[in-house]
Amino acid sequence: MEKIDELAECMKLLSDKTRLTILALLKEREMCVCDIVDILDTTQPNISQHLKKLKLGGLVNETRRSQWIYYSLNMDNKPHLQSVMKQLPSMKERLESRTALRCE
Amino acid sequence: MEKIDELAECMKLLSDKTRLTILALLKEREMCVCDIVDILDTTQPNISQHLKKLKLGGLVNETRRSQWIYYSLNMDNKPHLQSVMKQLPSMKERLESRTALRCE
DNA sequence: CAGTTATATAATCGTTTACTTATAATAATT
DNA sequence: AATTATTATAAGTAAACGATTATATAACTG
Repeated sequence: MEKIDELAECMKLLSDKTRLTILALLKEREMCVCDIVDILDTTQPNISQHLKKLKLGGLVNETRRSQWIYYSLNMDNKPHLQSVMKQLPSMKERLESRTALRCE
Repeated sequence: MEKIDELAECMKLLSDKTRLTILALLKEREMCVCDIVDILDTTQPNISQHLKKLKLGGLVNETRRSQWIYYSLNMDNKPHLQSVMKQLPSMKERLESRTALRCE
């Protein structure tokens, strides 16, 4: 039952609201940790720990660019997740509203 | 973020090995509780509780037929789960091996 | 009606999980 | 070199979860 164990592990990654929101955000564009913390209005360690799980599960990639570590979606080789990912709502409004606030 | 909450709930249902195995079994054919208990080699209350969650989540239907309560998959109106369901391994061998033992 | 079979519910226990607070590590800035 | 900004890790805590044991309910059987 290796296959089922793997699938359960993968589903577990997707069974948390915060992680799903992170994935929805990364669907719009890559982001650094502080971006996500800002938008989701939670603590930085909380987001860091969720990102670690997503990275271990192979769902995101990370790239350091000077001080910032950028995370991006990694959905290659995961066609069975695409229909779930499609269920994630757009985060455009939420991103725009944050930018708007910043500019004032 | 109602949508994301719902999705997280749904994924949580799929994030347990026992529940995934039950779903894989029901993909082959409908089954009563004692069938599943028999095959998965666990206790009856354990299976009953998992089935309850699956039923509350709308993933299975139940029908009483005299003493037995038969459970079956309910994947109508859940197209976004089909690709996950496809990932479930076939349970044919496991079903056959049990029948074989029974006949001896 | 008594006993048996099938299933559900309740109570309990140990583990896991998400989150917080505190601290460490790394890089940039002055 | 000291300070600030960004991220990671560690430790602690409360809540959620899966499994077990015990008990209740429902249907069939003799």
